[in-house]
Amino acid sequence: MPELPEVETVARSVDARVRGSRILQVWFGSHHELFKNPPSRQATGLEGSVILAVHRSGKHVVFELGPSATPSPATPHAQWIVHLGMTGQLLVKAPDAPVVRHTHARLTLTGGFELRFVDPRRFGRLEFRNLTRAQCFVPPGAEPLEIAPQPFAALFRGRRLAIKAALLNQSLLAGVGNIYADESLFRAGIRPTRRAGRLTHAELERLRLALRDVLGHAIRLGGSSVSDYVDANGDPGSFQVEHCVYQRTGQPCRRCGTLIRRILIAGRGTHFCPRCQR
DNA sequence: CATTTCACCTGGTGGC
DNA sequence: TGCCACCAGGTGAAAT
Repeated sequence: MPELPEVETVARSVDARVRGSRILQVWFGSHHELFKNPPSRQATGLEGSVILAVHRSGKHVVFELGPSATPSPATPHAQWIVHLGMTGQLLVKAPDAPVVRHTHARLTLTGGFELRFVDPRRFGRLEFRNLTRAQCFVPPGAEPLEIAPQPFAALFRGRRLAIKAALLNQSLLAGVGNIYADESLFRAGIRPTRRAGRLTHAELERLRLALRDVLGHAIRLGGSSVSDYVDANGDPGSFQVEHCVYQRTGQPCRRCGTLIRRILIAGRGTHFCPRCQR
């Protein structure tokens, strides 16, 4: 489900519902592979904390936690970091709402709400970080909405792998996944098989701007709901109706009518227009 | 080191 | 209806 626009939408919708709430009680399921540190320790850290804010970093949802909401130098003392994997959902529900299959976490909050983490495939990850003597969470890759032309070009210099594979590498750019790699390469007119280090300055700048435009447009439409992605309120996004190539194999290109092709790059389905993308 | 492949999971779809 | 192959928004370990 979740690439940058979907994670941004989830973080914003969770923030709007839970900011300022205190976590009263935490329940975790028994699938321990979801937990980057022990669930008992995470629960101990979460219980009693106040959610100061919720935001996105790369593909991670970051909860900023504090001991209380009111004191103005509200410096966070801990973070709870949620990665949604392929099928993860963060939902805000009434405590008596039916608990669906594959619910792995329930956080009881003040104000009569519950935050739930649901993830059928269990590729998601939950991590608690105490910040009293430590480092806050920063993903290794650059933010594609903020990076300037020179550092963007430098990411790909000398690399022999396909540009599509490079875009999926989270330690280069954080937040781009399969949908938005394909859509951005289409808008930039670049074939996904091109070697990253072989792109011209002009092509790299087209790609940087295409990423910015596509991701920004997708955020405004609440992300792409291909199968089961929804925000904290259970609402789907609508950017999927704007897709030009992703999962449009065999359908006519919206720009030139040529049939969209699907190939494999780095083991991922890759969609492109053989005429518009050189 | 850079790059590729594969395993990790459940569930939906389409062919037979 | 059932069975099977294949596909899916991601990542990190192992292999090359």
